[in-house]
Amino acid sequence: MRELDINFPTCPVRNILSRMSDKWSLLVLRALQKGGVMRYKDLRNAIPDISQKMLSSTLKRLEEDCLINREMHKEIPPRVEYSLTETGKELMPALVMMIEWAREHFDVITGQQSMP
Amino acid sequence: MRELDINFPTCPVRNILSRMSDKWSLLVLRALQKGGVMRYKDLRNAIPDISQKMLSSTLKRLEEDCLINREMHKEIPPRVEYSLTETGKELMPALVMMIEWAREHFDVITGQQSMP
DNA sequence: CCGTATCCGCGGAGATACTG
DNA sequence: CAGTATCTCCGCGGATACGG
Repeated sequence: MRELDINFPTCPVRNILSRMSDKWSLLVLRALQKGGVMRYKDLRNAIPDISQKMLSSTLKRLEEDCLINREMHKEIPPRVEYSLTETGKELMPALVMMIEWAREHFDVITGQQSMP
Repeated sequence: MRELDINFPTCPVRNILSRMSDKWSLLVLRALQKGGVMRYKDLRNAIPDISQKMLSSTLKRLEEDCLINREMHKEIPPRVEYSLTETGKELMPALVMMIEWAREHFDVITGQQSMP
């Protein structure tokens, strides 16, 4: 099927991959996998160098893409909890594989980088 | 080990992942997996909407990161052949898993997108 | 506590032209 | 054939301040 050829610009699979290719999505997903149900503040603590803006926009995007759940508790003070959806959980094995691969090979890759 | 915690900015694993997170790297790697040894022109044909500039810079980056081999034949006209390194090949199972995941779930994700 | 709003700089990325 | 060089645009992402 032509539309599912990943090398074509209109391919939905490719569009999804490009959506994961931002700076923070994978880190947020990984944090939620490790932490289970997490509040906004928990995520900020888990990823020390993410800004409020980028955390907000990343969460919003992931929610739109059905990768995470957002549950708003109307309390004072407000409490908002995030967690992986089933679709999100199903992505994790692939993500974990990539992390494992990076863990095994970073010495080769970064070693080459330090050469002039 | 603190330095290998993916949530810390200095984590080499994280740095590597961020390097894969550009627009074209994964597509080039996938093309090379399917095509084996490929010339520059082959890659342009395989990925119709990549520009010369981005193909060049992506190939250069991937070579620096030891993910692909570049073999230059000094002929007239010149012939340059690209292929995956062992490190690159070892990444492919994870990448293929992500593609399969996207193929299974794109209907859910993009379906949600079209809602107002 | 959980976010928006606004401003702004930098580099990713395209278009086009040129070279060994 | 296999690339550089140059110019330009655009939006990601950071910093900061403010709102429910």
